[in-house]
Amino acid sequence: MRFKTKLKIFLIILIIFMLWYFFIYKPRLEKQKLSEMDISDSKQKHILWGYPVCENDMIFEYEGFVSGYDTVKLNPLWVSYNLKKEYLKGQKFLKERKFAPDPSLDKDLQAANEDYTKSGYDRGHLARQADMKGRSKKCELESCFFTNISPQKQDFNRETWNNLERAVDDLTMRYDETWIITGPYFDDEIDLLKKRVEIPDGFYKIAILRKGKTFHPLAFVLDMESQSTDLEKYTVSIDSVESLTGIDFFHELADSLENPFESKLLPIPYGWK
DNA sequence: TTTGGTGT
Repeated sequence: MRFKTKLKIFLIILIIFMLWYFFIYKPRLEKQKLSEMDISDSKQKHILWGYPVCENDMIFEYEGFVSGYDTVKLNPLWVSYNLKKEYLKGQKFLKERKFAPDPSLDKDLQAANEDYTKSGYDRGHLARQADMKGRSKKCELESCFFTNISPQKQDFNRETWNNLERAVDDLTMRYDETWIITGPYFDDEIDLLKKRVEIPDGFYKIAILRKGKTFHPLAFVLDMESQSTDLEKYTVSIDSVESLTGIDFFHELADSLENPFESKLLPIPYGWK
């Protein structure tokens, strides 16, 4: 056989191999990997696949959620919690809402009711109070600590953000359980509430929906001026939340799983409404 | 329904 013929055969085999690898083997491998992601690796109650890796956060563990609080910005940088259907269907123990500082933290290092009064900004829950029901009175009370509160514009908190939170609750009712990480983001310009509490530019929310062994990640970024109720407009990849906030999420996932998981643009499950 | 506000 002539050299040229050998080369042709070799190239044909190579091309067939590459086609097989990229279009059959690799997609199948990735699909398998996603279905193999195991929550038993995550030992923490409120956190899936490792604590967020974040600068300047002081960690507070509560019955229903964990907060990474920034004692300079006087905002949580992230809060994380697990949400189950039975919590949402469960009983509410608290009739009134009472915002309060966390008694375990020095008052100078956290926001206070006076910072928000007549400021025009709502005391915005990050771990939703409605997500803390079905557990205990303590759980609901702790969600009103300022370690779980960020300034939110009224319209944003009560409409756009509320709409997203209700959507995540609705999705949770259709899955086995959900892990939620949510927090504010800030640009370089510092706006303060009563010269103390930094006003965020917007908020992110990551929700990992689990059904059986499969995980459906979702991520949203909404600036404080957002008014649309079309949530598709706010969907982003987890990577883009990381570059916006400087926080590394799910670092306990192996890189081979974390990279494809976090880089994808994440569509809302079909027929979610 | 839940998200909040102010004033007592």
